[in-house]
Amino acid sequence: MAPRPNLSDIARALGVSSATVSNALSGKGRVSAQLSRQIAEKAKELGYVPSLAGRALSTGRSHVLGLVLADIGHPLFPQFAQAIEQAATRAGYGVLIGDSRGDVKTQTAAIDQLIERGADGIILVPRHGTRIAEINSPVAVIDTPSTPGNTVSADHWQGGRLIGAHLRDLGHTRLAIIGLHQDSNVQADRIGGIRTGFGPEGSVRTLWIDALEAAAGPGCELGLAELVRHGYTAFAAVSDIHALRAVSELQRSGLSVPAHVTVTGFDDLHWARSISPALTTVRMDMERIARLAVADLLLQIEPDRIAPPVDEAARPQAVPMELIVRSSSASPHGNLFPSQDNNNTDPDTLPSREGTNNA
Amino acid sequence: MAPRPNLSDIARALGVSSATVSNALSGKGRVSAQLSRQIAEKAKELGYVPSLAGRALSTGRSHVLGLVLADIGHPLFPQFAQAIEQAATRAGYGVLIGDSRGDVKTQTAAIDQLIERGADGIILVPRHGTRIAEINSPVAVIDTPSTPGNTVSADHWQGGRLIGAHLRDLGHTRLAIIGLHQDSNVQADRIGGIRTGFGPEGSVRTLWIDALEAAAGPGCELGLAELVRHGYTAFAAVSDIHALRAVSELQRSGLSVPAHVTVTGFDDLHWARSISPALTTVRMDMERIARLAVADLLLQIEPDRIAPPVDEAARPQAVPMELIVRSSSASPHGNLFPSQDNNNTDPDTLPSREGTNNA
DNA sequence: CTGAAAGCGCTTACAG
DNA sequence: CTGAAAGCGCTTACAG
Repeated sequence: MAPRPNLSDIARALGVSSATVSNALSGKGRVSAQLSRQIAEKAKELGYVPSLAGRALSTGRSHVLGLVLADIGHPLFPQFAQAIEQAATRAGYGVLIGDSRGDVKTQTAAIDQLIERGADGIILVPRHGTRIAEINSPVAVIDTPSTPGNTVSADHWQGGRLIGAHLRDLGHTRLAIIGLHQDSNVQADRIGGIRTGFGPEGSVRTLWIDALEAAAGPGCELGLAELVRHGYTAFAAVSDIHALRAVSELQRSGLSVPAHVTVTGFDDLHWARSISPALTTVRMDMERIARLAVADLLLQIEPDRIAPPVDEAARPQAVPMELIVRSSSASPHGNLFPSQDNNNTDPDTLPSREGTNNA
Repeated sequence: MAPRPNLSDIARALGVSSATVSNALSGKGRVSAQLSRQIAEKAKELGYVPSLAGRALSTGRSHVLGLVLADIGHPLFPQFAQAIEQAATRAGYGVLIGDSRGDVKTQTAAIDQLIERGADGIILVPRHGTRIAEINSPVAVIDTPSTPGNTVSADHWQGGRLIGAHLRDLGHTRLAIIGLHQDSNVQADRIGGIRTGFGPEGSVRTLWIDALEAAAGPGCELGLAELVRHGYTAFAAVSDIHALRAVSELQRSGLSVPAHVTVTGFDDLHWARSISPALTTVRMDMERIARLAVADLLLQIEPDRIAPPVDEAARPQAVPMELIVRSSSASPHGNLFPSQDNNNTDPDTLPSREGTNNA
């Protein structure tokens, strides 16, 4: 009785049946208020904590969700994990992590493994170019709205529009977009958005890092200075990572950001504000996406759940992104931000601050 | 029988008892070889996958480990999670993630929650300044060797020595160390190591980012250019993140890295090689650390485990770190790396390549 | 409102 | 080498 009290211990101590204890504790209202109170007190007194294994065995539900990040090396992984963990905890679920080790083929295996471990459902953040395999268990997919089967995600296209419009509004007319993989839906949407936002007036071209590296080796030059010579004054990267690389390469070429050339990123990674110039970028509402993904999963798992954790009305598939203007972007040939301001990270004090565009 | 076959289904199909099926499948050798084979075949034929819930209930063991990163925002989190997940999977365990939301106080709560969820043990990567609470369940702590209760970790002190010695060998005599928190054991060890490695000859001072930011606001200047004016030619940051910030600030001041001043980092974060100049840094063997932590936990959980996954002999508490020399470090007043080489990320072609120092 | 009973799927002494 | 039985801790119809 010392190690870990169970239902029977409570029942015995109170001279009632364990069925009654179970009913009282689960709050199904089949027990008199007074007895319920007594049972709750005794449970607390004994330090009762229900055995998930017992419950899982009898209900067939583990109350555990599996989180599969196909690309666990993704810099946003910590934020994903944190947001999902929080949303799941709030709903009374634990989070088991799976890893497909960057390999698209093992993604299904990773999912199966989590299911075998008893996960009630899977949250999947697929790798670029992955088709979502048929899985015969509840799944919520976080990818991009244009992906078939996507459950909820940031509106990457709209995020791209914000960037494109921002650059156009600053007065840039020649824009180079820096992407990594051609087969990433997320990147395709971001790039499509950027082009749309920039408008048909300007001239836009796209660089693919993996193609360049396949030819010239990892870490190779992207040839940005050459583009500047051809009149490109703005560089929009599909990730802060690549924006950082672009800034590095431009600075090494003796070009100044944003005095000579503007660079923008995507995702607002942790360090995006602490480099100089601080990166203009776009951010997703990870908490909201996580909550929606978990809510969707719960709806599949327990369709009769009483109070859905999230408003049905507010259940969009595409969560708007937010533009964050920092000092890496400015008008061409006219530096809006004297170098003194480079470390100013408070967006509200920046001249060209734009609000969130919930298009 | 269609949804998911269980032991009894196999037993029934073969006309044997489920006890025998269980014994055969668990390979305890109490069953004739022939019957065992039949059972294994039938199990495969039926697509049998054991119910973890049933097993957990009868054995009192969930075969799940809890991973608690006090600081889930830590840039190394993905690597930690991936390495631990892999090591655990290899040992037949799943990984449940916990989050103390950056708050030291809730760390114990996060651990308790994982225990309640049935985790057999906890892998804890504590936040700076955390005392490890008494937890009455198996725990493996990954912090730094000098922390009481540390189970296994990188040898941060020795990693620091590699950096310090590297800078001294390049000929630097005035070194500024850039730290974040004064109360981080990991940082204290790294800094102690750097000082030791640099030797008593040079002059060394330490900057604390949080102190500076407390005074001048987040993202404030660190005043590095001023230090350069006072003869400091080398800056050793305790993290690549801070090294990046230092490089940014120095470049903005018109100083060139490494022509005018040398900067080093710590941890070899993903992008450390793709910025320019590529960052000289130090890396831990995360896979090894994860394997050792899991092995230690398993030893606590199941002391009679037959084959320990890791050699007893090779069970150090402090796993050596490896120096990675890239182009951000060079001799003072003598640029070993013409700017053309800045993007050369193959360490073997760099003049001052040092091998791993397993001191 | 309360309780006796069966069962979730497995493992583990204990017999034979 | 094999099996009958009990039990892990819970939940869930079903009676009363």
